[in-house]
Amino acid sequence: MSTLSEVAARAGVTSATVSNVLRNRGRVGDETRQRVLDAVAALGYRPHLAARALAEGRAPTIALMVSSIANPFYPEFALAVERAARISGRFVIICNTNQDPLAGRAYLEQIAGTLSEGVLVMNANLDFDDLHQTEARGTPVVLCMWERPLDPPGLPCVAVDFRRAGELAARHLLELGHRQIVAIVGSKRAGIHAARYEGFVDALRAAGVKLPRTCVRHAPDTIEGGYAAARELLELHPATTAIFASNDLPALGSIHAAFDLRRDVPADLSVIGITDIQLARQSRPPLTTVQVPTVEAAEMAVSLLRELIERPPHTHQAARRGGRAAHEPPRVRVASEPTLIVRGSTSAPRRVRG
Amino acid sequence: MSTLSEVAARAGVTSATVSNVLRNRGRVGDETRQRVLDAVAALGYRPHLAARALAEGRAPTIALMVSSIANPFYPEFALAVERAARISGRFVIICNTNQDPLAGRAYLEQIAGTLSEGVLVMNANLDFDDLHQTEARGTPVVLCMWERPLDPPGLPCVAVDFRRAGELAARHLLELGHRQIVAIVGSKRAGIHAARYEGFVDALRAAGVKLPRTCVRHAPDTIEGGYAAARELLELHPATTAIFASNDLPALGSIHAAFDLRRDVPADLSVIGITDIQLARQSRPPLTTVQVPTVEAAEMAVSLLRELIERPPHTHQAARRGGRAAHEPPRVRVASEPTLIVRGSTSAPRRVRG
DNA sequence: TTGAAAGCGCTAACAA
DNA sequence: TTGTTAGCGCTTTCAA
Repeated sequence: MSTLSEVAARAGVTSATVSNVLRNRGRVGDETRQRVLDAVAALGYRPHLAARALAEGRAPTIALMVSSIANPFYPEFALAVERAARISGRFVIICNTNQDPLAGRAYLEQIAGTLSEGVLVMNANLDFDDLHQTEARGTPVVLCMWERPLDPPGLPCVAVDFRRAGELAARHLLELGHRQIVAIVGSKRAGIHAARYEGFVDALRAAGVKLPRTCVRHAPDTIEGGYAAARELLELHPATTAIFASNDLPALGSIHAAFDLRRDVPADLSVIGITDIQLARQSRPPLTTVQVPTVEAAEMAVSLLRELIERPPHTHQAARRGGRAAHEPPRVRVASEPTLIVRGSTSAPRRVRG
Repeated sequence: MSTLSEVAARAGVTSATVSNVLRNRGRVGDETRQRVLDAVAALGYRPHLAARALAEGRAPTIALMVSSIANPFYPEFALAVERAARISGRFVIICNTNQDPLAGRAYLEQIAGTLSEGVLVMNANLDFDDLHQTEARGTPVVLCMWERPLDPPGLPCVAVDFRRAGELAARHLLELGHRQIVAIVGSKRAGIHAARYEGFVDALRAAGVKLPRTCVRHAPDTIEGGYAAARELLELHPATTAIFASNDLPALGSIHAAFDLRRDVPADLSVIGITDIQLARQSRPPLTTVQVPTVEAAEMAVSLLRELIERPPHTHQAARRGGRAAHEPPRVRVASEPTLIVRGSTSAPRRVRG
């Protein structure tokens, strides 16, 4: 690996000049520039990113914290993040917290500000204090899928109106004529999916439909979790005509449960989820769901992070003091609204049809 | 962010001493060590990884090149890589080549040797010349899932006997009594899955079962690809009793095709895949498949890469000249054999049963 | 338009 | 046991 000064020597200039032509800084004579470019080509020179990071006081990488890249939603999101980052000249370090706040903290402590210039947080179950602390230390943090646009957290975030998503799901079921409805909601402890559930319940209530306690199950965000919950629910309430799941994976699990219970979907039972992961399209029957703007949110998150990284340093101080400096980017960005995607897993309940 | 010398100043020593206590190098007096540790704690000091990388001439990150993190196999693999890397103190930069060799090259040129100390290649459709070049430049490269243990490439790799996987799949179908078999094989152009197919065909042939050209389709490694191929095949050969797919995703697609064609799986049609991705367990019916040691391969790949990174520099030269230096790690590692996992998508064909 | 020089934060000989 | 001294490869004033 050749270095700047080797290139400089070959071109008969100093490294400062080489640096200037490579970054289009300063004025460099055409003839000199050409000599430098030739030397760069001849030596196959490539800038040493770690060295540059040190000199600039800014690394070209961002950290993406996820709880487990194996959940099929995260790769889709990560893909979008990677694209957007790449376009802005940055690399993505993938940090699996594995739902463990301690693992998350370890990651933050090690790389925030030293190896990566910013961190994106995607449902990684991190300690908010840790996050605030890394922000206070000068490394921007962006939450990627905040579920309540109207109730922003104390950190910059991209918000998606998941309440609305729950509402849309409810309306769809109601319009089809369902009244015997049960719900499977993401793990209670994390309080995750609360907004989705609220939206769902409120829309039902507005239509005069009640959702008794016994019609609701909390389940892990997996196919198996949804499967188990759906079985319980269906056995407890055989008259059920529709299942709402606050996420696609449990919705898919519900379809499997119906299959095992010899209930035809959608003829005997409608199932609806939220998110629209790729699998939703590929299940049998394909899943009706409420699509969430994943790619858009990823792009917004990267661009917000970018702005936070690139803003002049004094504004950091202001942010830390609570106020917002003159040109500081707004700390909450709202992605477009979720939209209903009707596929094959929902239809009118039997007794109402034909 | 405080620096080493700030810590040093506070502890009344020089930065060299602080460095020594932090890395357990050199002998440091107990009393001094304690003072340093106190100062570190008081200042909340954390080492600057980019600076360290520069000084050591070695970055703590490795690059993971994948064609698209969205294919459900890759996240599972990436997860295992990340774990293994984390344990050896390294971070993973995720590089999506999106099947584009140019994108791959761009990644390699930018980060190999400057931001990451090694690269792991997972079916990223990279140009072999590019890979050899980055190796020649001194950055170790490891291929993660080489399909032919007996026919190693010119690069270090972890090999999995996919020929054997194909063979196991064939034997399973044969033992069940299937003779009307069709095959769906990964995209021809990339020559990928060739070993699996060979193993499959050879095992059939050894049993006196032929696989005519018209019984084989090449398809992209997706559910949709498998779906389309299976439909064609089943329409062309209605007497088919079993489908072999060289990967799980197309196998899942085949199950969907059977569903749409009103063919019961496994009663009317058996389906078998290769890999055993998580989804295989979660489909209806659950997919019979040949499990490939993903996690083991990931761990082997990371540890091979690690050894390559840590070997003394002179051996690089030797490797480049074709020979192998005295203590250079073997460049091919073979993971354990694939194993058949029988689930619900295969059974004896109708006419043979009972 | 170009060069000289300092320094980013850390490591690693080597001296003391 | 600790300090001194050079860098690692690059960027960035400031002078020339």
